[in-house]
Amino acid sequence: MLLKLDFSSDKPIYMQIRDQIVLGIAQRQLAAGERLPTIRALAEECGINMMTVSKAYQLLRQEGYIATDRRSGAVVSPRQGAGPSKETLEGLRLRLGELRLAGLSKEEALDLCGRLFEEGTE
Amino acid sequence: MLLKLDFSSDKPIYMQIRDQIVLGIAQRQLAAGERLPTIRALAEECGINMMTVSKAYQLLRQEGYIATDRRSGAVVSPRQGAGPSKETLEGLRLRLGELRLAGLSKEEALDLCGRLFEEGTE
Amino acid sequence: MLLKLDFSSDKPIYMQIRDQIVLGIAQRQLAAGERLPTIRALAEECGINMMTVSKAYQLLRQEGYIATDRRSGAVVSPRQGAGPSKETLEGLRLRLGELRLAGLSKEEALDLCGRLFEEGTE
Amino acid sequence: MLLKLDFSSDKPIYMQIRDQIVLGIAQRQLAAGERLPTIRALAEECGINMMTVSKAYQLLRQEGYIATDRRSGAVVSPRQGAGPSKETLEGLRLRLGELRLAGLSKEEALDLCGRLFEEGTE
DNA sequence: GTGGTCTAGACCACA
DNA sequence: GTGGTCTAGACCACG
Repeated sequence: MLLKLDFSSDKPIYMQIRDQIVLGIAQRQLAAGERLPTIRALAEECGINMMTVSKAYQLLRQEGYIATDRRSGAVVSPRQGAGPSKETLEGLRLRLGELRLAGLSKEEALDLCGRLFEEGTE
Repeated sequence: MLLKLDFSSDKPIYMQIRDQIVLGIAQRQLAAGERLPTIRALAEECGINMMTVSKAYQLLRQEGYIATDRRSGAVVSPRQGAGPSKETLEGLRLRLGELRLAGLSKEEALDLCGRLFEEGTE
Repeated sequence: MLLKLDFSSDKPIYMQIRDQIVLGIAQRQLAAGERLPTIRALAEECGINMMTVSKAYQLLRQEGYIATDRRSGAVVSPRQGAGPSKETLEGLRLRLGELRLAGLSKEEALDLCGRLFEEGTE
Repeated sequence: MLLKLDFSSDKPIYMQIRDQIVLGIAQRQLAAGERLPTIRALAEECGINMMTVSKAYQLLRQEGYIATDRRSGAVVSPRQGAGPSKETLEGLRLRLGELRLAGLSKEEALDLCGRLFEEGTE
């Protein structure tokens, strides 16, 4: 599980970390129960500050994607399927609108979504 | 076409404007060739700074969603660039991953996508 | 509204700030809609770092006690009465248990609670 | 008397132990004079470090909730110091403030306090 | 001018 | 050794 950070991006680094870890879990590169790297290790690996990683982990914990056991660090949470969040739905709606404006038909869009949904599963 | 701005949101106001206009076009509330409000009018209507609206319009122009006509101001562009942008795909992939982690099956996810894609068309 | 911070306390500074602001709102020293000091101002006033104040404000926002308008800073939120949180109830239960072990009768305890509840209202 | 520890909680484990034992005494699940499990036994039962349990017991002793007898280990102290501590009062004031901000009337709050105070007694 | 983000350290509580 | 907290700066996006 390697993170690719874009330091010149508009998106904050901690959010890039958050997004990539969420994707990593969704695509089964990170299994439920698996331990994440320690804050220090990940910070060093990426050449960034501890606090930036800490912020990403904090966010992931709030969202229920990971849990941090006081004894052994952060682990991927089994995740209680509480349904998609408002942010998820809003973001999805926007991206689908962009797809339509890019000229895709409904069939093409759904085909694309199907492939993206299954990425990392096959 | 009314904008709903959330001033306490994490998302910058200019981006909220951009997103809602894109969605408005996709959902046919804004037709190709239709004129958008002037920067000044929209700024006053929403109680925000003109610079903020200007930034949103500039972004929309760069992305090809609107064109700025010298005589009639900003109008909805009849045709956008072919194919979804990298940002659109990345965002879509992320949101679909979140859907999966929220417990949706592929069928449920595609059903949801289909409904969101068609919003405002029927 | 003056904050009293105990730098040698076990309780983190940002949490002391959070607690005192919550109490300030409850006791009507801070009215709904009122603007809080800017992060910089409060940090300077208390002789602490910006980030510490920022963390407190972030926490208060998450809990719904304040809202930060992108245009004008942080204001006291009208607060949607969603009922007491799990933490509130747990904390209350613990403190009432301590009261009992301190020898208070139910009447004495309720009398004390009534007075504390009304503090700053009369 | 079973302890329920939340390893991903914000609250330190030793404090969770302390709080639950205090509540256990207040709710008569632990009678005055009763023996607590040995440090080693409790640590093993909960899968935690002995140092953590030791810290909790030490805290409870300082607060007068338990006494350490040379022969029989830790026993519930028959009588605690008179009057609620400063921490108890501060915590109670905060939680009552939160109750008010959660929308409870004085009557509702006192009713709730009454029920929590009597828990485990009836 | 505002809050948000980030750095490069440091100290401490926890386990 | 772990994460949590804090500092004293800095830069930047936003409005």
